[in-house]
Amino acid sequence: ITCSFPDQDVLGQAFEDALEVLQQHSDREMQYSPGKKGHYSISFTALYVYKKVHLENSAADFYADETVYHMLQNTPESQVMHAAAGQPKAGKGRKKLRLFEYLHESLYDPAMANCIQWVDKPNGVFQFVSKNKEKLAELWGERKGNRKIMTYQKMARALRNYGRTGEIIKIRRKLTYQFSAVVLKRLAPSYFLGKETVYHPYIQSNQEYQCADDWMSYSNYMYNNGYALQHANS
DNA sequence: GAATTTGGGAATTGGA
DNA sequence: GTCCAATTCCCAAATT
Repeated sequence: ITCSFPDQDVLGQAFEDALEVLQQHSDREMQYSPGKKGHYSISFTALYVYKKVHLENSAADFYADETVYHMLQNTPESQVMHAAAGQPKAGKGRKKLRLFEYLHESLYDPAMANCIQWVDKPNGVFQFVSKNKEKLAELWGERKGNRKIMTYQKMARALRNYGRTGEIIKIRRKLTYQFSAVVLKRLAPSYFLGKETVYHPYIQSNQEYQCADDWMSYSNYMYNNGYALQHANS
């Protein structure tokens, strides 16, 4: 399974780093082959594992293309495990996984669809499933290796902290949140490639709107609700 | 009216 | 030792 990258700028530094590692490993799972000028074809499994295990980024950019996701599903687990072996699981060179990265990753994982779902994907609006939100929290806690069991209550507390930095804000709808435009573009740059999408924030970051009266917030809310409903099935 | 959801203060933890 | 990003605990208020 290979994929080529005519435009390396899409992956930026991640691609450069991956190439460097791939050049040092020439086993079956880690091959890359220079093609036409500016084109590379590399083992998809290798890059996936590299990003997931080594760079600690989400695989969302790849999952964003559902075809690629299904290809990955058909990759033997042993192959992935073998490629993953030898990569650092912790310590130097491994960034700590952030909660918003985990959530974003889960949103692209069909196995998590019963726990968390997109409400308005282009705008990064998502919602937890009431019945299974505790399961997602539990898995998050396990992933982090917490001492105690993670609960939705505690996870939501961390989510509220994102409100101050603006990485994720709460939408006035049950169990619904929204990624910031910056976070969204950072986590799934390929999703926006060649798309003329306009991000619709729930709360305007503009100073002018921060002093807005309640009616303004309300109309903003109604607008976003309408937009979300319109695009819920797209 | 009970259960669920939202919200935030404050202390603590663990990695970088 | 300091900083960051949670984690943990707790309680109150709002919403379903």
